[in-house]
Amino acid sequence: MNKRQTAALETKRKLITAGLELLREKGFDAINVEDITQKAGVAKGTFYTYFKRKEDIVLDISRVPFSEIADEIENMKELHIIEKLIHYYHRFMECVESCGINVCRQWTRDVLDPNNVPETKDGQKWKYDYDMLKNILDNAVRNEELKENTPTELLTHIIISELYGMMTCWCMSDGKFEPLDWTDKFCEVQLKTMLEKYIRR
Amino acid sequence: MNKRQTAALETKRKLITAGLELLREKGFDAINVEDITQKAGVAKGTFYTYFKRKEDIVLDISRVPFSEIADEIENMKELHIIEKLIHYYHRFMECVESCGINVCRQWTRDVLDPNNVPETKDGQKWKYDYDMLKNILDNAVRNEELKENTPTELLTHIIISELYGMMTCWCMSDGKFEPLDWTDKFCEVQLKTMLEKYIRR
Amino acid sequence: MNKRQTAALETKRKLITAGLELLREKGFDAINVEDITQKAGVAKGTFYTYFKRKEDIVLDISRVPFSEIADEIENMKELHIIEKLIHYYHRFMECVESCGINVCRQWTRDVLDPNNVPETKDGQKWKYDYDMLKNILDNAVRNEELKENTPTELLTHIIISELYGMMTCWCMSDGKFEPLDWTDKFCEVQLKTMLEKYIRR
Amino acid sequence: MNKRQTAALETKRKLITAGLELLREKGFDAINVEDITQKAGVAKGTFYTYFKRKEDIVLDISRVPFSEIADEIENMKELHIIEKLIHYYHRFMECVESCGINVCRQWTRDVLDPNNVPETKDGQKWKYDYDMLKNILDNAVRNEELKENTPTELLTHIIISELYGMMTCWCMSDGKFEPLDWTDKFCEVQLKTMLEKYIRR
DNA sequence: GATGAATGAGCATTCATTCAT
DNA sequence: AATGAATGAATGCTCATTCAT
Repeated sequence: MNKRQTAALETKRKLITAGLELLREKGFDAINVEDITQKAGVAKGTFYTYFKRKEDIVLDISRVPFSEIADEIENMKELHIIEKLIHYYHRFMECVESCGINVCRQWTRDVLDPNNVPETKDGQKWKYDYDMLKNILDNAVRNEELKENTPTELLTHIIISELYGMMTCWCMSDGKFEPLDWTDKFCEVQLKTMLEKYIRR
Repeated sequence: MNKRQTAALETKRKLITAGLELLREKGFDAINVEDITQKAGVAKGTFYTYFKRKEDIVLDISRVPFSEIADEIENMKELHIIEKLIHYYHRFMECVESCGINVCRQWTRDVLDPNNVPETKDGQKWKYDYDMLKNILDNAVRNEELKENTPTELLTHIIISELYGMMTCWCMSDGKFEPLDWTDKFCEVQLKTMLEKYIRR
Repeated sequence: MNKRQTAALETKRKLITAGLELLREKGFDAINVEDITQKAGVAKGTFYTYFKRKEDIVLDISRVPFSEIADEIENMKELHIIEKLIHYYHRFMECVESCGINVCRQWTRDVLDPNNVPETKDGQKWKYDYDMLKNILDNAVRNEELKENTPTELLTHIIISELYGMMTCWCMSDGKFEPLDWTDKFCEVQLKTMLEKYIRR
Repeated sequence: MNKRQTAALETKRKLITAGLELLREKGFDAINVEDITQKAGVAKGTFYTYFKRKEDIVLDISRVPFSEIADEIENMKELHIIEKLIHYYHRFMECVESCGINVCRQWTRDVLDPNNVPETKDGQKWKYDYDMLKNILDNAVRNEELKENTPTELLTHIIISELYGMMTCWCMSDGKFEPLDWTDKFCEVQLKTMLEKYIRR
């Protein structure tokens, strides 16, 4: 990577950092492109070198924390499926919380209509999460942790809905509950019960 | 109610109907106040006789179907708590589906930040749903359908998250699955299992 | 017409007047919508109450002088066809000259692609002129001023091309020749010769 | 010419070719410098190695076909002046047609104001055509094909107006008539008649 | 000669909202 | 209650052009 490419990457990073901070602080609608570029110390037009539309930066902002979850689960081969899932719940909501409520809101607004989200797989985060989780469950069936007849598709659907639902409710309640506390309770009362009958001993 | 009041009500109804149709068709951001008034056959300014801000019409649009669920459950005294909840799940998603994906999206976007939706209690639909559902569960404890130690708050939270999550996922998937089919499966695999240990026999 | 409608008409007139003056002075590309509204003494947004796009005002500016030619010819029943046509040539170029070179240029640029010119017949000024002129010639055939076999369609085409061509050349030469002088010479040397053999005596 | 010069010429050729294609397809305003460079397979900045401003490429594009007409007429010494002129009409419209309607439009828009097209003589294409044509007529006077008193200036003016007018009308009609067919009729009915009285026998 | 990141002026356009009628 | 002309703030976005590499 030559000097120019490095500089370009650095510029993009500055924009994302500035955008993240502003978004956290004020929310998407309350900031404009110029606010971001000003904070990043670049020209207004430079924004459009890296993002096609104002909204697109949100995807990049939120991609950072989420993208790591998949890898983590991969590297937990020794753990039981239940523990993997608990970890998944936990990390998902941790990311949600660390992004902050405004970023979450805008991200949700954006991806609510996948047609708004151009080209990338990121527009399909839902699908991505779904596939990843289903894969984890299917592997557990293959590893004989879960019974043959486990409805992995349905379980995946339920879990994803619950996570996205918790996030949505958190935004709607204006952050009135602690995501991580509730996540733990959800796992205890719901996740474990639901999986119990599919666990192989 | 005199003639004038009737006419006024009729005008409001026309606005809501027009707004609903447009919202379904195009989504909130793609329409403006004039679109609505034009379709309703009234002048632009008339909109502001009935709604303080553009967003406010969405609340009126979405209130219609949802507000009926509460009453229905009220009138099902003879049913078992499980059946009431199944009915709740079912009706909720029925409303979601009948509103259409664009209305759902916009409604979600709006209420995602309750600070945007002031003055009306409907801006707190989440809270309203929550309270109503918790009430149903608490009643079931009082009626001795559920055990004394049932964590009604947690169960309510889980159910609401699941419903809102299913709705969110439906929007994100661009309507790729059938809400009602999945709802039924959710009830079967998840709801029933989760409640089982709290049921009094 | 009530007070409000009168006021609206007045506003539009102010915009057209302001636009005409600025256009004459500086040319289309050198002025922006705000210049026009400022000169007209109205708010920027008001421009868009009357014109869908910046370009559209040019059509209204130029329509004024041209639209009268048709009526004039109508009211010259006693004149010979040759004299009518000479009058037509003359008046056309008079309008061109009185509009000024910048208005002409922009008008030509606009209508050069009829797909740019929305809805109205005015976008089809060429067609309008053509039809009107052909009508004059056809009437002359009917009145037995011109012979039965006169190729009115072709003659119309030639005349219209010549007029639009003279206008185009005038713009291209940056106003280096006097439109009216040349028009008279055109009529003398070309128009008369061309028509001669179709004149009935 | 060394290797580097050859490569440079090749790059310029690629840009012109790409520009021509895009211009035909979409028209000048609808394309930007990046479209052209992308299609040509070079970097954006390279454009400015060869053209001072975006508009300048149009001149290079349109120069190609037109510039040949002059030479052709030169090499037709044995033909009669009438036939030369007919050839001129024909070739002019052939060029117009082969350039395509969008290129014609843009070219017309550009040269409509010669102040926009400085530095090159081609900005004065009108003048160039005029001079060339006048030269042909003057030669015909000198060769005693035309009478001494032929108003060559006026005839040139008429012919040029007619050709540019036909082109303008063709654009305005959105290509609704066949330029070449009409050109032939024009020559037959108008050009020949007009010249007749100046022909020496 | 070629590159492509950076620039930043420039502007059309939208539209929620107001208010005199 | 209804109207619809007027408002004017607000801003996303384009893109020709420059210049360090």
